[in-house]
Amino acid sequence: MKSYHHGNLKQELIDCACKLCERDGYTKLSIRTLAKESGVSQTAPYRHFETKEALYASVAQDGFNKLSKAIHVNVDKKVTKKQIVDMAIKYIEFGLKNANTYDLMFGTAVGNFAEYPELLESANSSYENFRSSFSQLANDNDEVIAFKCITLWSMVHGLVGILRKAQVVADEPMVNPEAGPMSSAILIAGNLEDHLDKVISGIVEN
Amino acid sequence: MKSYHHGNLKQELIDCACKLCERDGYTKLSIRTLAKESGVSQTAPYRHFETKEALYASVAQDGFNKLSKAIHVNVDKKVTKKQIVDMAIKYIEFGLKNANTYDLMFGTAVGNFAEYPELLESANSSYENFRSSFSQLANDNDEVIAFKCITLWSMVHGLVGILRKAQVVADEPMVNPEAGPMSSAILIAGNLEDHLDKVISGIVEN
DNA sequence: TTCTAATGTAAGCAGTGTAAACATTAATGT
DNA sequence: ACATTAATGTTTACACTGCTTACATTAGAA
Repeated sequence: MKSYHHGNLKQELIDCACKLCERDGYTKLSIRTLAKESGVSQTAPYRHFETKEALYASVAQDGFNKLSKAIHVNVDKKVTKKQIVDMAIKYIEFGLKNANTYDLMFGTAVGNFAEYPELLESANSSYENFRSSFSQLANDNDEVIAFKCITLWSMVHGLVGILRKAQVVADEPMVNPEAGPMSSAILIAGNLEDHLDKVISGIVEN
Repeated sequence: MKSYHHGNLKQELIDCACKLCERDGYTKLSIRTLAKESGVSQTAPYRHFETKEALYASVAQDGFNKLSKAIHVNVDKKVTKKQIVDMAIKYIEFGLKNANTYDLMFGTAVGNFAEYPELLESANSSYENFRSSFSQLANDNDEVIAFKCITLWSMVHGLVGILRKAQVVADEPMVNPEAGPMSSAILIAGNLEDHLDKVISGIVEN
């Protein structure tokens, strides 16, 4: 019954790759199993992705699109500090709940975003979401906004990394007793919102 | 002339792996080439490392030891804010100059540090270096110290990630014109010290 | 309806991690 | 001093990987 041509292979490969990357980590992903999963020959994916990295790029792009949605907050007129805190929390939650995908997005799996214009565009857009919301918070000039924005962005990005090494579980923030190096992160995980509120206050009112 | 037993294989494998991981990224490292490089059969490394991950763990451990040295500052009596800024800069420089090793240390290549006690110890020690210096900066209780410390640690850790995506070149901070998403980072790269001074001031005096 | 480009398959290469069986030698106990 | 054992090396082999090349089918444009 199935025809020679699949019809929607590219998208199906991406969808499947996203699932598998998130479930097992992108290093475990193989093009061959991906092909098998889609009921197609092992070299068929190469008609849609020149290399494995190109496939990674598509998965990463999907990740940035999801991130954009995840951190989106509805704003009428002017954003509030609470909304920025919300954004930060949502960002961190995204990073923790989609740890493997987040790795793909910010790690070295895709060496140079510029080689994948669609990925670059999605990544740009995620950042722009963040920046433009932030820019409404105070009457600063562009340079100051950039400064504050990078400060916060680094902060949340860094927290994702640190909290993960502290073995925080995604669903209900909780720390492995054998967490080790970053065990002070426990103090934050419990009251992430308070923490962010303080930090963001510090950044904004400065 | 060479004897059947190598004599110092384990350390030589680690040293070689460190070099290759930093040069080409850990994903490019293969146990076989590593063995060849050391003039030994392709399965010999398995006498010293149960799996490839175990080898990664050793490289990561070495990375943490180097990080500890890199961020060390000589303190007599009480640390100054300038010294903390220095530490932060050195941390960031380490992350940028040893980007691939840094990846190995903070990425997912080694899933669970607890499985490699020596690695865990080294990682702990790096963090403790950071924390103990920081704790001398003000008369805060432990919780406040932990809060401030994690804030800064996340900050510099995040900056390493962000600055790399902004294509900053290690030697002389400079941004690729096609940097893309994080292009605001340009503003920081030029005057990283000023940036950190501001941020750290914000964290400390709060 | 014909031609071409897009999309699929089959076979195969070079390289990988790692397991199993065996070889050599250093260390140890008597 | 010598036999035994544990550590450390080699050989061979398996199942898997990314990717190339040559060929097959078919959808859509001329």
